[in-house]
Amino acid sequence: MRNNSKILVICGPTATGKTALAVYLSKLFDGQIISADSRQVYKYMDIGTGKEKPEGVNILGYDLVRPDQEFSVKKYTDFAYKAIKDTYKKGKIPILVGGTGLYISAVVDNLEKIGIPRNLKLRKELEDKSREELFNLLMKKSPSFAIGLNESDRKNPRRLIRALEIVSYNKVGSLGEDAIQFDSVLWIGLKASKEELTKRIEERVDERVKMGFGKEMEFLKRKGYLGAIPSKTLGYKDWPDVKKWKIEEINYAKRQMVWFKKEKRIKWFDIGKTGWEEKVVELVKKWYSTS
RNA sequence: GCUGGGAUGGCGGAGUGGACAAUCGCUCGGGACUGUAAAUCCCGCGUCGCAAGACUACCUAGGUUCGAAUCCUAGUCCCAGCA
Repeated sequence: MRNNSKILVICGPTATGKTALAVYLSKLFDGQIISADSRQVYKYMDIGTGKEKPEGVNILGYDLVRPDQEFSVKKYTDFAYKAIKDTYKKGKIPILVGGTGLYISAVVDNLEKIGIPRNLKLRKELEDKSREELFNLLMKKSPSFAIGLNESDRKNPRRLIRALEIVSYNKVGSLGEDAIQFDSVLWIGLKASKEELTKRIEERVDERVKMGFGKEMEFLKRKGYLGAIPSKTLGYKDWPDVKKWKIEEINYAKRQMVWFKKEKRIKWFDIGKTGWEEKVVELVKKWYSTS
């Protein structure tokens, strides 16, 4: 914990230019960019995850693990808190930029439940059970937890298993000593109209194909990484079906918006409107200069 | 031109006399989310209606039947094979 800790968050759906804005702001305000993207943490998945590496700008949060290694929100927060501390030491301001809402919330709001580790033995035991069985089991172990679940979670095996994992863990979750409670967080969200976003996503996918995404796939295949979890997601999953990739990417953007819409702290900027950049800078400047 | 196959919702594709507004998948719309989150999952999707429900649908036009997307006849279009 430290005093006067500030962090700037840049979030929003994919393909809205978050990184570009972050780069710009980092130069203006002496910031350190930290990626909050659940896929960019994987090595060798560069083109498909859209890792941008502008000259002279150091972005943290890329290439944290190999594609066949396990990753989690907790691992992310461990990394992020450390990176943020280093950033403060250098007198810089951290800029957390990305589209993975859960990662951002975990860091900013110190979500403690994610400190409860996974239990492989339990997961193994439960993996073949039906959603009904899982729910009944949870009902038996912790009725209050079970009743508290919404319709969607009650029918989601993965989340039910996690719920059982939480219930069977007899301690409180912890984020570790490095967790930081921030004094001031400025949330900036970039959004675009549906049409605009669709266009941008489609163009970007085409661009990635041109950049040699096929080669990246070949490399991952050769290395035996294609069977790993992260490769089972869009782009990597559907290749070479570019049409499907685009659709999936668009759907992903929609899901991201559902998540971010709930976050009332976000100051939104529509990138389709002229002059938004100036307004962002103005806002950041104001926030930056007040303590 | 002949022969065979087919025309069902935004798309693919079931159904082959009643229980069909039509399995299912995708798209599409909405939503959930606190250790896999670019993941996983939920709801909706003919029209009108908050709902109960009502109404119109399975290429077109007739017919058979108590009853047809399903059977028959004619037509239109598509596909495959042969010429």
